[in-house]
Amino acid sequence: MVEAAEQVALPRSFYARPTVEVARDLVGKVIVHQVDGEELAGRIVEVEAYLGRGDEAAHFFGGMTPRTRVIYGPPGYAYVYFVYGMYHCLNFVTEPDGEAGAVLIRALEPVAGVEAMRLRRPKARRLEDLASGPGKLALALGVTLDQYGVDVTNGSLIVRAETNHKDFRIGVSPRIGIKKSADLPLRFFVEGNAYVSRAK
DNA sequence: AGTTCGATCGCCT
DNA sequence: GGCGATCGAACTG
Repeated sequence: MVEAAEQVALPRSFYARPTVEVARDLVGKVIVHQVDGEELAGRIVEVEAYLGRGDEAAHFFGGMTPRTRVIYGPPGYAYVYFVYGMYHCLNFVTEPDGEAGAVLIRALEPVAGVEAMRLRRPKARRLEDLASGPGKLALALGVTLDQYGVDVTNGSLIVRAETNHKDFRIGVSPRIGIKKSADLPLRFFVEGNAYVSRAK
């Protein structure tokens, strides 16, 4: 019998497309992580695209390194990195095998396992702050380097296709916290959503 | 081998 | 709005 999560996970073909398209289409989808016997889930309300060509802000600008090797492989896998000595950030690999590209997940609206997520984020007082940033959501979901390179079309960390929120507007803006290629409109978010890391 | 600095967060003023 | 925490990856020599 197939796991329920596998039946609804976005297929690899979803990720095997231009990064900007994948980024836009990920908004509104639901990430589900099975950890320590619990199901933690959140609706994606904010993402950023990082491109393979001409994007100086991307970690993989200038070529492959040991850290970024997964980005050059087949799509539909997790790219997780560690920053500022304390936070992890979750990305999904895009583009066909051999091409670089990734989408950074920047904010989630908690959907399931909220109490467990609160335990993982004791400093978050308000529900809106539980996963309203890339470092926060990785902590809340229990994503660490253990998830580096895992298949997100099949397994304990997946993206679910369906969502109850069908109607929403997608806002576009420059990406946050970067200095190079800073003007490119590669951030996509649910307009007016309280769980986004920044209003606009 | 040493140094720099980051796709962040939260606390301080 | 400013800054300190904290550490590995990547780059320099």
